[in-house]
Amino acid sequence: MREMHTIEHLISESVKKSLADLYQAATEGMSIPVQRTRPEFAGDFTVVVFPFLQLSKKGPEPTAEDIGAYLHEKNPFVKGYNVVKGFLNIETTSSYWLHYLEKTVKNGRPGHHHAAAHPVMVEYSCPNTNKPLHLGHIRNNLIGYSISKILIAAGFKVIQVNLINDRVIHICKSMLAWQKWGNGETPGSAGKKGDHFVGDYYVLFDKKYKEEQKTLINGGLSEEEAGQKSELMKEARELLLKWEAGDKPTIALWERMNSWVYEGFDVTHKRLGVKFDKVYYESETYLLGKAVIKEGLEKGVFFKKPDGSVWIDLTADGLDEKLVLRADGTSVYITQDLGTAVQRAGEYRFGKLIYVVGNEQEYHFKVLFLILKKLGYEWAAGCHHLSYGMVELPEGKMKSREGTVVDADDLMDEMERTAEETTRELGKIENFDSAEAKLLYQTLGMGALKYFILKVDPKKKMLFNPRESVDFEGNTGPFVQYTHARICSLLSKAEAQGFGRGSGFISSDDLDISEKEKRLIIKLYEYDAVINDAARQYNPSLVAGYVYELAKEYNQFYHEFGVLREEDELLRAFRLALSHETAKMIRLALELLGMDAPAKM
RNA sequence: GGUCCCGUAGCUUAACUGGAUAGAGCAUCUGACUACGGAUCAGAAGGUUAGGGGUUCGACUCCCUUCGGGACCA
Repeated sequence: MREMHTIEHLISESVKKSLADLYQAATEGMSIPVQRTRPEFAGDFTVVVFPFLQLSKKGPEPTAEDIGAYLHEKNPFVKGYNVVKGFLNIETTSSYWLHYLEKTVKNGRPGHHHAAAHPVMVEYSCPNTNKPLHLGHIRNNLIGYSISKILIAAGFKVIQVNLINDRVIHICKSMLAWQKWGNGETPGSAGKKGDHFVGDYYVLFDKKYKEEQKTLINGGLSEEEAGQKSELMKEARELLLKWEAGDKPTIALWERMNSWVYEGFDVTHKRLGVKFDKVYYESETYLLGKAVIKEGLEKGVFFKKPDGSVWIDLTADGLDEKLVLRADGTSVYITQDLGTAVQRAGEYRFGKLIYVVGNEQEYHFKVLFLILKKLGYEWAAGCHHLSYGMVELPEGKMKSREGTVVDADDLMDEMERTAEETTRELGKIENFDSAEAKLLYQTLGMGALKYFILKVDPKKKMLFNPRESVDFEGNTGPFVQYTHARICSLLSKAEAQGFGRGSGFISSDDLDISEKEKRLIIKLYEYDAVINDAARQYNPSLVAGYVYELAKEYNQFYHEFGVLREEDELLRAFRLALSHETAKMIRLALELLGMDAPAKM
């Protein structure tokens, strides 16, 4: 692993040696954290010495002085140090970083060699086929895609999969409504996107059902009785049973309506920029789920209640009894999830299986993983629920009943429209033809949306304020994209003036660079550590935070120093290389967030 | 009833998993070279990290408790 070569590791090892040499301490197995020095203090890296006081039998300051002097003496890259309370701040030499810059300019990125034996499977998206995608799905898709890219960048093989919930009662509702009131209409004849078309029939069912209920209740029934008496619900359930029994016309209708939905989903997925290596359908795995239940029943993992339903008792693990198969033999969610998991394990020898699913299902996954474990599957230990928080609106949660659901397609339209307006106002792309301009609006609109959503820690619930999401200033996607575009413009000009694009940089001892510039190189260097952290924590927001800081740091440099107007040839070449590398890192990081970096905007 | 999560500036959010004076963006106010691209940069103001207690060299972070918000399991 690369970690062995990092400067943090060198410092950490050297501190260990100092403890052994100065205080005769046993340091095997000790890990000494090295962190970046906070900007308000002098220095680049910091070691906290409080934990060493028992070893040194001295106060914090003298201990830090001892170690600092030792590091200074033994390591050529240590230029000096200072001590503030128990904090030892280490200042590194510019030449160390200039050589680092030269190396990365020359060799590109030092590729990661994790050599993970088994791939990571990432499941995300997972829509129901009865409704179009909404804002919640967008967060899901963006997190799933981004974490896949991050894992790949960290050296893993990744299999991106989708699981489509293409059965159960909901779809039967759409089917029934279409049969009853559709008059043979199709998405083509209605001029609608397939997923919206089918979703409208789902809504229609609901409307008719409510009318029916009202009539029943007005006829003197209680709410509960009316619910049980519903003809429509009964017919929908019959469709489900027919489906499970393999009734040909029912299956044909189901396939037809699903195909409409999939066409619609494909359009949305493509627009979001997500792709799957494999798509699973619950209709194809639920039978295996039932088989797994049967097997578990024989093994004594599950038990049967008098009514014939099958359960598992998890009270000893602090959970409840959980239903895994209904009395009528039909499957529940977890039945299907068991089947799907077992099927995947048979097809791929994954090291990890990551489910990108909302935190409302935390209990469900606890149960699922526990059952898999109890069934004796070793790979169950590699299952992980990447639980993300709900997306809320300023007026509260999205509720389909109140019509506050933000539709994915509408939202993307809106983002692109705003990008167009803003770009037009600024008037910087007069030489673009209309196709180029359209592509740019997409790039910026989607960039703003993706960044807005991914910059928040997945674990936390987030508030989606439409007004702020289309902001293109400050901590936003277009801010980062702008920084990149401006560097591109700078490099083109440099080339036109015969200075080159900074790719042939050779470091020199005659170069005297500023603290700001050194910090920017160190920021570039941090990329690898950020990717590793983001991969380990399954957290794209770390990448978003990083690329924002990098862009900000570069913008500060850009304002403070001249590049093309710098007359010192060595310095100019250095600053071009620095700019060149920054643009490259921005591009790489944005890619991990699923964003493009235009050269002009 | 049981289990779990969350609460940080007016708003949206960070804090390297226990480290320094809690860091940004938006909004507000003030400024920036006769622009290597102003979708930028600099500055001001804004905090008892919901309240209280505890653990220790050190707590937004860990433990207990109260209040407030949310999710899930029958």
